[in-house]
Amino acid sequence: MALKLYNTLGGKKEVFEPIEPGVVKMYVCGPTVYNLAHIGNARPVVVFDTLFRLLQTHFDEVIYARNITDVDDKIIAAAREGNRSIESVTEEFTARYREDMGELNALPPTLEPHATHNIAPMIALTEKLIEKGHAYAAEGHVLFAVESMADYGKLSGRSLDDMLAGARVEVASYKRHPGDFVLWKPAKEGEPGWDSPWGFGRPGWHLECSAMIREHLGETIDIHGGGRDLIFPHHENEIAQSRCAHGGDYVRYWMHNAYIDIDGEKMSKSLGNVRTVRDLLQKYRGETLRFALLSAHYRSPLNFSAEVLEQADATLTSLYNTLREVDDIPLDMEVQLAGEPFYEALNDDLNTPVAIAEIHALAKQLHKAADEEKPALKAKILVAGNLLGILNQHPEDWLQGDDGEGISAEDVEAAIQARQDAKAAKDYARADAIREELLQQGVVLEDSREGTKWRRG
RNA sequence: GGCUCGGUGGCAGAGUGGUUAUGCAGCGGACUGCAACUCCGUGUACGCCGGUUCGAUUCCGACCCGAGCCUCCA
Repeated sequence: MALKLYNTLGGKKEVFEPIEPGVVKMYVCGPTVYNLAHIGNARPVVVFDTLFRLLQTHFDEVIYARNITDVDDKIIAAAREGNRSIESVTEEFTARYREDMGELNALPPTLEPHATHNIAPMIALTEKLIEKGHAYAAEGHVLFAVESMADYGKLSGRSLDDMLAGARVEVASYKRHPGDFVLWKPAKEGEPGWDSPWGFGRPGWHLECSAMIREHLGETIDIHGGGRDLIFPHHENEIAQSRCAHGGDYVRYWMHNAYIDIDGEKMSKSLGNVRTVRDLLQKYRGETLRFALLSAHYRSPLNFSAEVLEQADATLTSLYNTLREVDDIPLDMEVQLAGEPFYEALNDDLNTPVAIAEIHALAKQLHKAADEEKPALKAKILVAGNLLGILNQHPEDWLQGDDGEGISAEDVEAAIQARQDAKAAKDYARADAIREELLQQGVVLEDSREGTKWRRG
C-alpha cells in the first residue's frame, strides 16, 4: 500500500517514492542547544520519529539525520550569561536533549551532524555561491542575493515584491536587496569563529542544513521536516543555497508540523507558559506525552492542557489493561501490515488519530474474541503500538509502576488478600472498606474469574 | 499590508457530495454481593449567508471569527 505524504511544496498529498528505490534519506531540523527542549520542540521529534518507524516498514534503508546547531547567537548569549564556555553550554544541552527525547520513546536518528563539525563544507558552499554569482561579500559579511534566483520564494508562496511590501525591519546597509540573507558573518570581539576567505567569523543560520545535507546525505534528499515556522525563511533559504550551488532538486518532500498551544494560548516566553519536556516529565510519563502529541494530526494545531494529558494517560491505561488481560497469551508476531486499518491510516499522511482509533477497535475485538483469535489481535495491537512508539512496556510496569511515593506493591497485595478473606467470610462491609481505602491511595481493583487485579489509577 | 492555514456534537479529535469516525464525559441496561473492568444501547455536530447539485458539513463565492509566517521562534 502506497505511503502518501503532504508536501508543503505543492500543498497536497503525494504518493511517496524515494529517488533511490528502497533507500530513504530524511533530514529534520534539530535543536539549537542553549536551553532545555520544550514540548513544542518535542512535537517534530515525535512526529518524525513515527514517520521514521513507518518508513522502515516500507523501505530497506532509512537514513534519518537530525542536526545539532551548536553555534548560534543565543548560545553565545547563554554562555555569556552563565559565565561559562560555549562548549559547556552546548555539551550540557545536547546531552539533556537526547535524554528528554529518549524519554519520549524517540529512536536516535541515524546521523546527528553538528554544525561546528561541518564548517569546511559551509565555507565551500559559500565560495561556490559567490563563484556562481548568487552571493556577494560586503563589510565582512557574505550575503545570498535573492534576486539571482528566479523562483525564490516558491516553498512559502511569496514573491520578492510581497516581501518588500511586508518589510518591517530596518535593512542593513550592506544588503543589495532587503531579502538578502547572511551566509557568513564576522565574529565580534570575544565571539567564537573560524578563519574564512572573508575573515574570522561564523556561518549564518541557514547554511548549516544545506551544507550538512550535501555532506552527509547527498545532493538531493527525499524528506525534509520541521516546524511550520521554518518554512520561511529557513527552508526557503536552504533551497536557495542548495539549488543555486548544486542545481537539481534539493528536497523532494517538505513536511511541516503545526504548533502547540498551552491552555489555548500560544506558548511564548512573554506569556510565561513555556513548558519544558523535563518539567512535564515530573508529572507525566514520557509515553503519555508522546501519546498526547500523536492524538492530533501533525498538521493540526494541538492544544496542550492538563485535560489532554490526563486523557492520554487514561487511554494508555485502558489499552494496557486490555493487554494485561492477554499477557499470558503467546504472541504470533507474523502481522501482515498490508490492509490493516491502522497501517492504512498511518500511510495516509501519518494520520495518527485514526491509527489510534483503529487500535481502540482492535482492543474491542480482542475483548470479544475467541481464544484462538486472541494471539493475532494482541500482536496487531503491539505492532500498531510499536509504529506509534507506544504500548511497548510490560502492562504491569505501566499499570503498577511505582514512582516511589505511593503505597508499595507488597502492601497492595496484602490488602487484596485481606479483602479476599473478608469476602470469603461474607464480610462485605470490611471488603468494601479495604477497597475504598486502596482507592484513596490511588489503587483501583478489578475482580475477575482469575482473581483480583490492581492498577494505580 | 502581503502570504498561508483553520472554524465539527459537553470536551478532545478524524473524515466525507447521500450510509456510526473514534476516545473521554453523560444517560439507560447487562455482568457483579456492591463496585471496577468488559459488553449492549443511547446524542437531529459540522461558524454565518448565498450559489452549484436530485442532495453539501464536504465543492464555489462573499462575510464573521481565530491562528501562524513576513530575517534566525518547533
